Amino acid sequence: MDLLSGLNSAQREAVLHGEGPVLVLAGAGSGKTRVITCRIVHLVQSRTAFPEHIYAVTFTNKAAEEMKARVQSVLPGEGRSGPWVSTFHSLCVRILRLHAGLLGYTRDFTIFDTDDQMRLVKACLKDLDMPEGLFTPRKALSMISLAKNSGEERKTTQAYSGGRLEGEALARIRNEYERRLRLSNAMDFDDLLCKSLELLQENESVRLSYQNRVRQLLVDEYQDTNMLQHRLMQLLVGEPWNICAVGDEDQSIYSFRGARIGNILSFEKDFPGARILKLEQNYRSTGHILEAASAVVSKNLQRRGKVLWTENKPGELLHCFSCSSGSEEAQRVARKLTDLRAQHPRWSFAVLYRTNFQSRYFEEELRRLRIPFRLVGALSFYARAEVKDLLAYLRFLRNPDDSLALERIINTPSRGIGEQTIEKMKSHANREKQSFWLSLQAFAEDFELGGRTHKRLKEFAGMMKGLREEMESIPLSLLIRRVAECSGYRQMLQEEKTPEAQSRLGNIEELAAAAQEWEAQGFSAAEFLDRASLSSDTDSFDERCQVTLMTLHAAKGLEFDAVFLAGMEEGLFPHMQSLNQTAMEEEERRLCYVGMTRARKQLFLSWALYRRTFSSGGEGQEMNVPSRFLKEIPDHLVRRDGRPAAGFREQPWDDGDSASAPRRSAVPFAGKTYNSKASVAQFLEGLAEKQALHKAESYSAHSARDGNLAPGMRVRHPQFGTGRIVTAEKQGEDVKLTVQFDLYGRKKLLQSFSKLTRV
DNA sequence: GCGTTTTTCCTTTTT
DNA sequence: GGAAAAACGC
Repeated sequence: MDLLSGLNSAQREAVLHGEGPVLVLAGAGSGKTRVITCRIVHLVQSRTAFPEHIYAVTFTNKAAEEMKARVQSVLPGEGRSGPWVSTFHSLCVRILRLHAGLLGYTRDFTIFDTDDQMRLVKACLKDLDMPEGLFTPRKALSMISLAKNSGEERKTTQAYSGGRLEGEALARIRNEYERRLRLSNAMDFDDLLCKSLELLQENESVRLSYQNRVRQLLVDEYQDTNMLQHRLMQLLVGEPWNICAVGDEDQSIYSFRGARIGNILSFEKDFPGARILKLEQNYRSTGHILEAASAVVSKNLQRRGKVLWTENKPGELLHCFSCSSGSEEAQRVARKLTDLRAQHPRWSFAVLYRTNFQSRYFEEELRRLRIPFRLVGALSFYARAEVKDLLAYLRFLRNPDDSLALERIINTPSRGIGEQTIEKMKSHANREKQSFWLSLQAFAEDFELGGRTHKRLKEFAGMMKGLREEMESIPLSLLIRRVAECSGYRQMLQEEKTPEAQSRLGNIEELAAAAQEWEAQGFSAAEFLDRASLSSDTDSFDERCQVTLMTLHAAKGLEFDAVFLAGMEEGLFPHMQSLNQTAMEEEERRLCYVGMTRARKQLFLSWALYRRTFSSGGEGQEMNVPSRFLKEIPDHLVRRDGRPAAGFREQPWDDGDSASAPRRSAVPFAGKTYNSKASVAQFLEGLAEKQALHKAESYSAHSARDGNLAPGMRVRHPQFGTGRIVTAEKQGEDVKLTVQFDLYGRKKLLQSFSKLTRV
């Protein structure tokens, strides 16, 4: 059979495994996605199961999309009724929308994102008169989330380790939080799992109907499942437990989110009779890289233990270098990247780091050297303020009980309904135990408010009611445009004649266009909104860019020809917060293993003697110690060099007169003199940019009116630099341009707004 | 009620 | 150093 021909014997066994539970321990780069997709195809082709009885679950949208595409390419024509492939969360949403009534929600319930959760917790803390500083909203939220994700009941939240008082307080906060969620007809991310579980646990007929449908279940990245997901899988598949779990305990890096490595370590306990298979042949990395990564992770105790091997060549040695500072690290990495890019024009590269803030130097340096790069983790499309505002309007229209959405939009754009009025209505709603929208209507109808405010409330309520009537009969894309129009949002942005406002208008148009496209594919408006709520930055990962910057967490599941692991210092990686607990240290080590095994051909490790961090921002910065993980790599695998210039010390930020003495700490490096004061360079750059913007503005008036921009032309944009026009299509009176910028990637711009000039 | 200045946080990782 | 909240002044 063609399907099995390219597989090794372990992979083949996993694909062909018959009835009953199987756990596939798949080492990094051992072809696990291939196994899952092949197994799905095999189940269909061998008539073991009908396509509609096969369910595959992953963690990220991206992984789900990829798998869907792969399955569909082999099983064409299965289309809609084919195997169900999705993330845990979308599967839950699907189940919950169908049975919302059984749980006391309507099918239009809203999904609260992290932002909404934070605001809700803040409101709870405020109204509960919590003792000052007992819990920060952040802390409270993470405790609640952790409790929910480990399957604790509300009462037992008191068992919180921080002491009785805190435990009780936390239980109260959680109660209030849950009450308000329910009042808003809303669920947070954790609820999607909790409530699905509740539904299946307590409702036998629903459970049986799913167990009847889910005849074959495949779960990817099993090491990242938490208690709820684990139980959910048990309930969904039922006996005889036709579950195929694929994972790698050495890549479990999400325990902070409630993931339990135990789910994979004791799989046989929960799925008796489980067969355990190991995929130990690595197809990705060179021998040296694999040996180094294995050596590091072998220091962990919490593992089943695999021995990875490869037929690949040993390849080059790993390269470890030390730098004097974070900025020097970025310079050296960027320089190395330039060389490598020249040598291997088709390679892909990644710079990986522990925390997001480390990205800054790399961004600056790559931009300076004109190396195009992609930054994963930057503000995603759906996180932009204007997009969130518009989505809040839609959320509210769909679910009028969504008080947070209402609060967000009631005075956006500003329509003279101020804090005072909002507070009054909110406390009224609280008193009456009703939704914000109901009390707003009450106020708009017959309350003794000042005449002006009263009128504005009435106008607002009237507008929203009008839109609610309209929404039934028009497509979502049109509704988005209508909302932007009626709410005054478009007008607000149009009056603000800044480039940002124009790009915001563009984003709104893009949102409408996305909705249009989505509907054209036959999906419903509700599905579009769910997708928007469940989407994240890492999903939009773009393979076209040659260099990628991202955190180690974001890199899981990806691979690159050459990888730079930056910031290999004690306290940063492993992170300070994990230093006193072995379990956490082991997780950091796994993270290191994940990072190292992303590399196909070359691996670079770097660390900096001094680094500006928040905690050591003031005086008395201490010298960094190289990460313990570096020492765990056997000496014969690595070339170590690059002693930093002795005595050099990076200045902390806030030591006063930086502008007056900018050249004081210039250091010679690589034959050139660099100024360690990045801020000065930044200031000058900013100045230059502003001037350029000014200039561009003055002559863009002509170029735009000339209307002579066509695909293929080189153009310059005040913010995005130079690029080439890919497409130009008429859009009303305007022309919509797609431009591939050299440094910023592909952007869509309206000609009349974009200050483009020909080069 | 709105725009500006001042202060406060931040830096672990995210579906 | 920068973003976001809070405080302040009109």
